[in-house]
Amino acid sequence: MDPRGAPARLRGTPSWLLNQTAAVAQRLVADGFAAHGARRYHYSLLAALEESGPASQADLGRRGGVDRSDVVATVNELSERGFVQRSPDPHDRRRNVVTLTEAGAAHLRHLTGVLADAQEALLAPLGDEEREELARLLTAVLDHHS
Amino acid sequence: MDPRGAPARLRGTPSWLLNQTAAVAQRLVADGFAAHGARRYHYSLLAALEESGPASQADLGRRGGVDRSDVVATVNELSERGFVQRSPDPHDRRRNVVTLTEAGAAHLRHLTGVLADAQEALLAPLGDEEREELARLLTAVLDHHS
DNA sequence: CTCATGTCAGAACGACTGAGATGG
DNA sequence: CCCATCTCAGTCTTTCTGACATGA
Repeated sequence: MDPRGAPARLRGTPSWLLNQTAAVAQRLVADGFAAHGARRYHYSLLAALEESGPASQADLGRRGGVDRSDVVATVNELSERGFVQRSPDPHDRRRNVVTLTEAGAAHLRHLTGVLADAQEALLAPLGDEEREELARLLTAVLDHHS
Repeated sequence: MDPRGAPARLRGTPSWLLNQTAAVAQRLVADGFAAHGARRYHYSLLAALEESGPASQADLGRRGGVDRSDVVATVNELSERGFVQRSPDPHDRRRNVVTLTEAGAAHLRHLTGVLADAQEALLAPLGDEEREELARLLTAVLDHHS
C-alpha cells in the first residue's frame, strides 16, 4: 500500500484513506517503540498488568488482546529484561502468575510517553477541535461495527 | 488487534482508533472482493489498466502500487479468468503488454460497485457532512506525512 | 471426562528481496 | 557494460491453528 502509486478509483475511498493513515500511525508508533527495543505486545501486556494487576498468562492475553501463544514469547522477552516476573501460582499449578516489576512500571511510563509523542506527530496538522472530531467520528464508526 | 481486549491506555489513542477502523474497512472490502474471487491487487491492476490503458507489467506495478513480483502472480490469475490479455510487446521484446478485455472491464465495474457498497456499510453511522469531514481530516493527516 | 493452561511448531498471509535469464 | 524487464524462489513479519502435556 504505497502512498504513491494507487489508482484514482481507490485513492479517494474512505477505506483507502483509513488504511493509509493507519499505516502512518502504525509506523510512527512501531518506530517509537522499536527505538526502545519494544513492540506493541510489550506495551499491551505491561499496560494490562498495570491496569488490572498480576495475572496468569491466559488472562493477560485476554486482557491485552494478545494470543496466548504469543504471550509466551512476549513474557519471555519482558522477563529477560526484568520488566515482569513469572512465578508459579501456588493455588493452581497449571498457571504462571505474571507480575509487573518496578523496572517494568518505569519502562511502561517511558513507552507511554513515546506513544503520546507518536500521537502528537501523527496529528500535527490538525487543531485541537479537529483532533476531537476525528476521534469522535472514528469512535462512531467503530461502535457501529461491534 | 482484537476489538475486544485492549488496555485502556491504548484503546483511546488516535492511532488505535485508526488501526481498528482501518481493520474494519479492510475486512469489509476484502470480504466483498473475496465473494467474487478477487483481492485488492486484482482491483488495483484492473483499475490502473482502465485509467491509463495497456501497459508493461513493470509499469502496471508502478501505477497500481503492486510489487513487480506480485504483478506476475496477479496477471496470471487475471489472464486465466480472461480479464486481461498478456501479449509480447513487438517494440521491446523484454516486455509483456497487458490489456484489459471486455470481460475484465465488466468485472472491474462489478468490483467498483462492491467497493462502493463496502464504503457505504463502513460509514453507515455517519451523515453526509460527517463523511466529508472524516475524509477531509484523514486527507490532511496524510498530506502532512508525504 | 471435561476443560483450562502453558508451550511449541508451524501454517497463512502480505509485503518484500535476490538472483537469473533475456533483451535494450 | 550497464540498466530494465519478467520470473521464480524464498525471506521476514505478524497473526493465528493445532497439538501436546499437565493439572483443575
